[in-house]
Amino acid sequence: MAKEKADLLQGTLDMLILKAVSLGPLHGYGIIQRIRQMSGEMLEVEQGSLYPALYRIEQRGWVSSKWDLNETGRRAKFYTLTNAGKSQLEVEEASWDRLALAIAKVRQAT
Amino acid sequence: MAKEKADLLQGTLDMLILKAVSLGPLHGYGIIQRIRQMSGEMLEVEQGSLYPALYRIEQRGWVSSKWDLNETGRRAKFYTLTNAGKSQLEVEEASWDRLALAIAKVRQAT
DNA sequence: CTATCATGCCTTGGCATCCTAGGTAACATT
DNA sequence: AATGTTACCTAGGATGCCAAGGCATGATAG
Repeated sequence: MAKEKADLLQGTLDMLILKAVSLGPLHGYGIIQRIRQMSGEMLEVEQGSLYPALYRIEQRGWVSSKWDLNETGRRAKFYTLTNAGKSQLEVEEASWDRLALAIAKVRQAT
Repeated sequence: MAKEKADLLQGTLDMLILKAVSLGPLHGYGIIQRIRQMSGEMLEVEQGSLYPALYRIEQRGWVSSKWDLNETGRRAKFYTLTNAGKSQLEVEEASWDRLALAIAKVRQAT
């Protein structure tokens, strides 16, 4: 199994969640799976990280939620990206780009 | 001046400090300047972040410190990267690379 | 000569965020 | 009948960053 333990940096989780939900409404458990799949199995979000983050993100109006049934007929809470959430995703992606660029510069420094 | 407020992500500061010190012994105030310069003025480390971080990093044996005089004859505490610190820098750079790659994959996902 | 700015050190307190470690429940599979 | 998977949630602790201060020295400006 040899799972690489890759703790997320604080601040990246929101972006990942918003990105996952931007591909279509999804429930919490599915978000974890989608992030794992999108990242090529590199990122493993813990439930204890996800659910508080979802609550926070919904409070901020970046997603809305609705109880519904999944394809197997089980109850699940589906999250949908709001317009504000879409904007926020862009903000966070831009912010990440800036940081990644800055770090890259530092890495090159001699 | 229009300084872009670019809060660091938690976890990146140690790497930046170790990298700055890897270019030669330096005192705290100088580390802030060197990081700013290396990053092309994009990263501004706060003193209230730096000094606790330096303390932490020294406790972990990644840098050693010595009071000395700078080129203008003023007392300053110079930090030097230890061998353990050099290893740690490599670890953190590798960790950053993995995360950056994973995030890039997520970004590409459709 | 005195006020202010830059250099240089530090601490306290708060806040945000993530993880560990649990708990609950329904359904599927063995 | 037991275990595993899906699915939700919470409490508590730890980490780590920042805001906002304080102190001291030396240089520069007025």
